[in-house]
Amino acid sequence: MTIKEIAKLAGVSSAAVSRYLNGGYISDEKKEQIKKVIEETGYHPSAQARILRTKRACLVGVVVPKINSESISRVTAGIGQVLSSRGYQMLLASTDNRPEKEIEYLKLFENYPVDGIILIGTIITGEHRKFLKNAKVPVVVVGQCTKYANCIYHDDYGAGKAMGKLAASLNQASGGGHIAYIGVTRDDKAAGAAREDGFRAGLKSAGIELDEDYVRMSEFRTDSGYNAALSLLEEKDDIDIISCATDTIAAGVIEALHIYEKHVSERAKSTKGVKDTNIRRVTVTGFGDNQLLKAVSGGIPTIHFGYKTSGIRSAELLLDVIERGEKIPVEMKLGFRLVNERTEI
Amino acid sequence: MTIKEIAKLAGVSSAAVSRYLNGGYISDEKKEQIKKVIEETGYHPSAQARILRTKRACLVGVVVPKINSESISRVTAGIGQVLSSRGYQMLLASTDNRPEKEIEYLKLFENYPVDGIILIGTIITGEHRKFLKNAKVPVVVVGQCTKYANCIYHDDYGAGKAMGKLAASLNQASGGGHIAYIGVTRDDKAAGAAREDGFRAGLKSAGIELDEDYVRMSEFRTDSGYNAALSLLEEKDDIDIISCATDTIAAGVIEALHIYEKHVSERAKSTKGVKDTNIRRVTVTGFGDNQLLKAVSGGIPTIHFGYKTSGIRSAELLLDVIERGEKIPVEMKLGFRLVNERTEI
DNA sequence: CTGTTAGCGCATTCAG
DNA sequence: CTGAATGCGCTAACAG
Repeated sequence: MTIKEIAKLAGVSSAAVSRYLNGGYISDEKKEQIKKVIEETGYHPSAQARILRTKRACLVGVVVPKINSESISRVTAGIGQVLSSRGYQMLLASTDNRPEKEIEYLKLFENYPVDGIILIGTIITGEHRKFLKNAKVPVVVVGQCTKYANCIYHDDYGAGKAMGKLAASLNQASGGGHIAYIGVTRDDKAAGAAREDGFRAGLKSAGIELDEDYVRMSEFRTDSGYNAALSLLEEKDDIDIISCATDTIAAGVIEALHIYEKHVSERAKSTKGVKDTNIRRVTVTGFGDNQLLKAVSGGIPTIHFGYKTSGIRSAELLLDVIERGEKIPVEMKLGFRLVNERTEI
Repeated sequence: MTIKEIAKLAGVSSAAVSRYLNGGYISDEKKEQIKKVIEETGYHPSAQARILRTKRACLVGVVVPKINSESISRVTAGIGQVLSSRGYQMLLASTDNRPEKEIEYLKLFENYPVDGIILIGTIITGEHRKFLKNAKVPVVVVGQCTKYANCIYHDDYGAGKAMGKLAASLNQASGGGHIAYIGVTRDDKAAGAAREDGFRAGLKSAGIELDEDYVRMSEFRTDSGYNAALSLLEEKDDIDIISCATDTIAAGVIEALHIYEKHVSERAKSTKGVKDTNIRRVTVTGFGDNQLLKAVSGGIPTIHFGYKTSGIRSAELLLDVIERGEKIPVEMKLGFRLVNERTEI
């Protein structure tokens, strides 16, 4: 069903139908005829052809590393809020944490009818930079700092440092166990490198050096955090703090602690003479302020980032360049809040 | 940058470039020239124009109620897996649990370059049925049963019944408290009506009737589950089981229990004479088998649905009609597994 | 207010 | 093997 056929059926020109659809000048009489025909036929205009002409889709594409994440959903909620208030819609593409897929979807969006792209960044490779440098549609990057596009990111280093200081004070108060850290790949400059470096700096400011034997790497998944924690617990028996680069990882660590404690105390029972009161109380910390984790665990020390805010700002930034052709490059760094109140549980 | 300009620069016709791009007949000589020009200019063909011609995008749109959900991410993981193995890409649209937005995005996809649509269903309104009845692109619905499209759904009633039976046996073993249920809107036939009806049936098969005073409604959110649980706990002091329609809600209930117990035991301390040992041990159950919840809580009785499988099947179904024009309507019901092992914590 | 016309960028006949 | 010509469905001048 095309605009032409509608025009013929209604006895008008295709231009008249187009105007009817887009609110141009049309006599009430013809308006009626057209309306009737459209209803009868159940005609829907092809957005594609329209966009091919107008170059304007009122749509933005958002590339995200994964779907099942509270932080990411907070960002997209922010984006969605300003987009819909300004008459835009949002399409998401998820890459399963695979940088190649990121490029793939960026290219998809570049050649599809979207007016702009928001990339929730993880690892910025050379390919990414190349893409950003000559993208033919405006792009803003959230969560990572880059010179090649407008970007909004969080103070991961500062947050890491604050967490490091907190860990140090907790450690000193509890009296002398070891601090462990479970990080993510340093290729991720924000969640990987910056948080870890900040954490080390925070410790150092309290005179503590993070021992490499107490450091593990994890994927951005609970089960991976679980494994990292188990490896830590099996090798070391003097850990009193496990700081994790994300709350998702922290959840896995909590699980591992439960299981490990159970395991140890059972061995203690069977091997008479070993006192099972020997089990050390381990504090787990995270980043991200995950609400589900807080609800179930009662809350662990973590960092609250303004994810929704970064979503809002990124969408505003993007629309500024789409609609007003704003050309001045922007790098925006957002702060954080240390969360250390344990819900009364 | 268009195909024509490339053609001019390479000294060939636009058709030659098109053939180069799509693997048609081209002499090696011209191939080289074109390749060079394309690399120099960084030209990308417009997918839009191509699709306008070919009517084939190798893309499917997926409409989801929310982004931050383990069950939904499992479905989309399944979809993504078969799609990418068959050369398709996937675009997501999230509706924030708002049925109107669902229609909006369904229409968007209908007129955009996607070859098919998968709807992860919540509430099927008249508008939905109307859309499904005369959609001009194939649609499959996941998670809800409908006559108006191919659909794949889960045995929510059976799962509810199994959970009802479990609750009954738990209740009888613990000796006589009350069973409470926190559901979601019955407009959601699957997660709302079917689970609740099944639950009641399961209880009834053990001779127990669910008391309406012990039933609450919640949104699909942790904080809403928290509020529902609080209202329950404040009114009733003889609850020993709270069954929830989703694990997300269950997380909120767990939080509420922690807080309420704390609250009660403090009052007990200040009001001398009240014995705080009086606090009843409440079992919380859910649906969905959320892994983060399991890790942190040690696991609650819940239902594992084959979400990834339903994703896989739905994508296969969709591709069957897209590629082979399969016309026979399909309704597929998938089973479940009752999860009742508490991780050794 | 209205119809005619000329493309948007590309793929596909169809002669050469 | 190749290029010229045609049209996908729609909108934006333009002349009535």
